[in-house]
Amino acid sequence: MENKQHHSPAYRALLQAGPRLKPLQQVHAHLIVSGSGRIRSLLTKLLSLACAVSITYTRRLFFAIPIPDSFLFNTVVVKTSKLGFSIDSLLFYRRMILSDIAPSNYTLTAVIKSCADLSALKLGRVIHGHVLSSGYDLDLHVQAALVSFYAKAGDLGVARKIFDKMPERTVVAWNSIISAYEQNGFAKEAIGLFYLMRDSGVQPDSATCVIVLAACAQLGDIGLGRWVHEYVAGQDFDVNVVQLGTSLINMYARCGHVGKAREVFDSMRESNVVAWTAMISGYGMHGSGTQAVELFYQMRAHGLWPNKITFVAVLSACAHAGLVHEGRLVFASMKQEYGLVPGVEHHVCMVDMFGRAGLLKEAYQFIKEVIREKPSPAVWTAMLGACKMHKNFDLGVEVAEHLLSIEPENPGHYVMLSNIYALAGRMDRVEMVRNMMIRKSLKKEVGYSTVEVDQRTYLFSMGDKSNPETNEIYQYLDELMSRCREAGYVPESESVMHELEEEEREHALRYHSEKLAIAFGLLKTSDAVVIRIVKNLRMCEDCHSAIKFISIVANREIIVRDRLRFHDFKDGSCSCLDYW
DNA sequence: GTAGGGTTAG
Repeated sequence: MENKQHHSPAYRALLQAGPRLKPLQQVHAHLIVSGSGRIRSLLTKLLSLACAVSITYTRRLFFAIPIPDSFLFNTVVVKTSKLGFSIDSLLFYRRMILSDIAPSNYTLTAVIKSCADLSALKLGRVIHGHVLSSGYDLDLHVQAALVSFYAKAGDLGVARKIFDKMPERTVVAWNSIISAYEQNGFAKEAIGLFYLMRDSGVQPDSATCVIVLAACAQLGDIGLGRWVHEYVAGQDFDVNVVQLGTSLINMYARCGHVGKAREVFDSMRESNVVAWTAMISGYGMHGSGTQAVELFYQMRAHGLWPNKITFVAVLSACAHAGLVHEGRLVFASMKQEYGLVPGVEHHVCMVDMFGRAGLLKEAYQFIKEVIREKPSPAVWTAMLGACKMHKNFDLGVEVAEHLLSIEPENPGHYVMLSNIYALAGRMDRVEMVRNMMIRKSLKKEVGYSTVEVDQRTYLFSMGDKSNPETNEIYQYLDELMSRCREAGYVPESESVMHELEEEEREHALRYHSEKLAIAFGLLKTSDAVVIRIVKNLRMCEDCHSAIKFISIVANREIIVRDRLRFHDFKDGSCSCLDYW
């Protein structure tokens, strides 16, 4: 309040206009008429407000200024970067350099962020050069920006090196490096760094909580997730409560506790599309399509407008629950009622939905008729999944071969094609595909599973022997599997399950990470405890079938989250009804 | 007259 009184009338007029085009233009006109159109402080404020309104107006305004000074350049670079106009911010930066104006630490942090948003590794490295030559490499803001830039552009190693050299580690510095690991799929390492941060006496802030909750969600670490929830409740994070709430919803849903996620959702005093989408997607993952659709329709009554991601969440929920009719209606409403143009991701959902429901013709028709432009590989991949699920070998082989011709470097397609050949009994072809993969030296992602025992999360990977009780676990697993065989379990043939590496083949089937995690969970918990597993990849046919039998012989409920959804195994059957 | 880290899908 007291500051505002020192401002000139013209400045106050700008503040009053705020980030709105018409009022801003009026004030601008007035500035010119009254002769104060060249006062730098007014121009700067005008420019910073304009950035939030229209990038075209910003450009016009900026280029009308005869000789922009360093501060004006800073403002326009910083603001455009912050608002997500990354390319514009880089263009302004280039103009700044060409005008022989030295970038400041403010400019540099902004352009580094723009490069991060664009994942522009090469350009970012050039800017890093500017940082070094200008001496701003000692600036904390610049360093933190560089850490997250390298993480997002795909060079986690350099990100870590910069972090390690930081003389002072603020919360933001820690948040940058923790998020770097989380975003690159190293949730375990992210959590390890979080503990280091606390040991070094730095208090987590609300951003830390959001990042750590994402890591918990990735790993299924409900123990730490609950701890963060309690921590958040005890703090006074009054800003960004929606974002924190959304992170909690996501964490609980991905850790298998949809009910708890819903509790958080219902308790939120304010919410937005993102929070609703997170809840809808949580239902979808659990196969609760009806609740997902219901929530989607309720959004309107709350004055919220679904976005493209919301539609992906609803449609994929319909696909996983077999709600074909509802899915069709939702898809139609996307264009008609919400004016959104369906993208590849929505087409994938639709093909997936028809395919899972066994409507292969509809799926194929959808690709041919509804998708106008050339169907993307992702759409064909969904079609291929449907062919495999419903054992349509002829169409499956055709689709797989087409996919290989357009995406010859994607190992997933080879695995799928070879599995289809195997199901069709064409072993000669299986071998051929396998050899093609070896020739191209394509590798699959390494799989891992986690299991929670006594509030602690344990991680297993295929053939893993790092656990101190490895021998007991393997022995117990062998015992378990022989009891399953007595109960009627037949292992899938090795060729169906073929793995890429010889080393992996040795352990194939028998020691997939989810089986190890389940064996450990059964050994370590008492009879009534539900076993909860989180796997980073999709489950294979053999494990799916084996776990059904394990749920009988061990008389236990086992819940597995794979890359796509939850499987609730009870008394020999699974909640996904064998479609996943 | 201006900064760095953070939410929803596949």
